[in-house]
Amino acid sequence: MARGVSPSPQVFSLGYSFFSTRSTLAPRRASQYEAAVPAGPPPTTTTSGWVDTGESTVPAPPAGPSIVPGMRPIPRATVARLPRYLRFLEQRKEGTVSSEEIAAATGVTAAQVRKDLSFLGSLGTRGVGYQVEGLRDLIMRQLGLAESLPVVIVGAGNLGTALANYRGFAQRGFRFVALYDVDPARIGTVINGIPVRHVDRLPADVQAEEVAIGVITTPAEAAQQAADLLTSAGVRSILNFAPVTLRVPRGVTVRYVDLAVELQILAYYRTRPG
Amino acid sequence: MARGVSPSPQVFSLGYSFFSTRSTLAPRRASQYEAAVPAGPPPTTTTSGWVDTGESTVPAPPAGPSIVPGMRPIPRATVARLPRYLRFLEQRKEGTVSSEEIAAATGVTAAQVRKDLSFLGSLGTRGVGYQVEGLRDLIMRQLGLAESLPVVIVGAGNLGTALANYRGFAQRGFRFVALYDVDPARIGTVINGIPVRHVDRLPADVQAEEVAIGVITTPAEAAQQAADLLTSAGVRSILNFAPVTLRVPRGVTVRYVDLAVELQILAYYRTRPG
DNA sequence: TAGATTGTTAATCGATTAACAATC
DNA sequence: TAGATTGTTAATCGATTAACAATC
Repeated sequence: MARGVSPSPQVFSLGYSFFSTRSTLAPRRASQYEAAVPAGPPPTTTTSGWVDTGESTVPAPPAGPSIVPGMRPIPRATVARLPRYLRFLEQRKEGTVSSEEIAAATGVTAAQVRKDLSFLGSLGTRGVGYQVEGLRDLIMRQLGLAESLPVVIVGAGNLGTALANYRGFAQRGFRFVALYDVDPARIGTVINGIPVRHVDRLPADVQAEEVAIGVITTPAEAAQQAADLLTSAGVRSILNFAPVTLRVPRGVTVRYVDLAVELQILAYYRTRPG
Repeated sequence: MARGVSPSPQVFSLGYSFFSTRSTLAPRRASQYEAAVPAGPPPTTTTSGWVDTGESTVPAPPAGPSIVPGMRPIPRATVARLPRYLRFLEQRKEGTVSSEEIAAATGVTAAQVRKDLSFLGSLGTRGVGYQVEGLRDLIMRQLGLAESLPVVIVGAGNLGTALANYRGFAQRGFRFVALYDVDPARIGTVINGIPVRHVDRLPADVQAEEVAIGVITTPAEAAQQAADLLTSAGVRSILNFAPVTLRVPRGVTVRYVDLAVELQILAYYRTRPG
């Protein structure tokens, strides 16, 4: 299944250069990106990690997916904790939990939990706690996980393969549509039921499957091209594992996971706990 | 090389139960962890992601490694950005950079960069900028990356293997000592020059190599055991990829990378950019 | 000197914490 | 009613931003 299409044998030199987003850095004295790069994708470079910035200031996206409207905005810090509450609630399956329990299980304070949940409109009962199922469903809806979201992975190397093999994504709201690569040896193979295809096929697949999120697991040199490919195909959310900062159009959200960065942060606290 | 030692064929039932840190959650109405779990590793559960908490409030660690003493404390948010500045500086290799350039390349504001760097004691020259090499060395020293830090990986599955194969860790300050597993089929193999050993060997290796950081890439069910094993062997910094919150003794720092959590956060911002 | 860019200050913003009234 | 636990408020803390004097 999914036999390769026009396997151009370059390392990762995609032909998608109608956006000539250079991965080189800003001209030396440009006081602002916006001024320096007039055409092409405005370089809304978003970041992640500690102080997130994991999103971009932007006009509303083309079509707002199935999300309860008219909600109070949820603080970024809260959004980042909701998935962890969700993870706990999915273990519990049913019954009632207190903020104290959720806190204990997720490593935050009970006050924090109550505060966070209050942004959802809150579903607790004083003296009793929160109903597990109701709360779980509410968080899932808030996160936009009502139905399974289609995800593509660009880069079918070690890491991409590891992700594709990871069980449990389905249960947590995601579905891998395909992996993409340029290596003819990889194209046409199937990993954990997920086809590996040539990157040329990505735009069509993204359209057809309405892919919401792209994961980049290419080598660093190819990551910007992968991002260009994804964004020009219409993907507005990117999880990037390559150790480079991406330039993406406004309205596209990028989160970064850089293993060496994580280790370096740990290295710092190794010497100064607290 | 590294032939397996007493390969007990259980899935991941390590014998390290002298800390009987249950991975089950806190007793229902314990108002504080500290009160609820009197003996064993006090469950300083630390978190990561957005609002980090990627460290623990704790008395000084046994022996402070080679770090410049008497420094002003660096804010958490700044610590999390320093590795990204470092990544950029390593590309540049030499010359001079302005805060504006660093900002452009890393996706933060120039004011932020200057503020962050001022915590290091600052090395800039007004009207000129920062000297690349000096700044890079300063950040590396601050992060405690003077010499290569030894790291172990617990769990030689897809993800552990992918990390072991990842080139570039050496250049960024780390050295993988070994991977550990309980699967006899894996033990004794070598991945990218790194031996896969039975977990029984971990404590001795940690002592011998003075391992600073442990990475957990086991299945969720085994992660708490892996953490217990690491902490009782003396490891005080853990990077956990398993989708569970770990209980660790005070003084141990844990950072979490949960792929589904990252995707879920992206799912939220997909609908509400900005 | 004129232009550039740092380092720092003060103002603002957002997140966390503690406390407690509301209420089951 | 008594005990438990939420939801919310107010106080505190920490991070970001903007502006600009210092100075190369």
